[in-house]
Amino acid sequence: MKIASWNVNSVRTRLPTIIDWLKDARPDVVCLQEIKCQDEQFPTQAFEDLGYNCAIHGQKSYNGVAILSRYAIEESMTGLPGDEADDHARYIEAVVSADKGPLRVASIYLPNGNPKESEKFDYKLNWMRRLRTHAKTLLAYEEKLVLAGDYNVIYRDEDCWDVEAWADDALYAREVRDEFAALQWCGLTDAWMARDARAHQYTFWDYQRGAWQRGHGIHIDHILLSSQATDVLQGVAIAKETRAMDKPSDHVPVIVELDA
DNA sequence: ATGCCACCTTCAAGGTGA
Repeated sequence: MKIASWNVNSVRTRLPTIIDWLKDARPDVVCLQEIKCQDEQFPTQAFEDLGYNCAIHGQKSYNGVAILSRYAIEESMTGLPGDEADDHARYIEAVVSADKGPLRVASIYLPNGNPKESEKFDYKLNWMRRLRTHAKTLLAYEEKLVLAGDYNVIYRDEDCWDVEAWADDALYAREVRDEFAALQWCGLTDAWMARDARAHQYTFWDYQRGAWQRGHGIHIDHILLSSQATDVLQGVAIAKETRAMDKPSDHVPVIVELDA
């Protein structure tokens, strides 16, 4: 089975592009980020017509995450525990009935955090700490667990085209990379690092400055797996070709294949 | 230091992202 993660930068604007890709790539589960709409505006019918069930955590104008699943969605929950005052729609989690048993999947849109000297940066770090706390809870279940999304973290120097261009950016900040490491040390494996690990394989290219044409990208979309999911990890891929489609998102899908 | 692009809201221009 294939699980994809894709920051689509507006699900309504991107719908024809998303549909084309789903028909071609046929992922079984899809974690979407930046749907940029409220639940009732989500194009549920279009995805159901392709055989997907939908779990949605939307918000007006900004953020918003969703999970599409060919399998039944047994349970789902929205929002990250730990701050009831946080009204950003950045986290949704579902348990799906995969062929070989239940699989827990989360779609994550981690805050950007720029500029670095601002409350937005503190919000990002706090959000990451809350994610880590929740991940520990989920890992204690000892299930197949997939935490997929736009982490807004450039983890390695070789995950961007020019590290000097990102030196003062919240995506590359020391504290942010340390926190991403700490998340993994809880017992999560980065699927890309486990199965490929090549440098300069990007998941985002800015619309501006001809970033795509110049190859100026960054690798910020990640899929983290519990040991039970890593045991059945077959492969990982980046659907780079979607960046050259009509009306592309600035992000491209990352896909893991699991024997699950 | 800012705009460069593309998205949002609700028709005009400012907020947001990475």
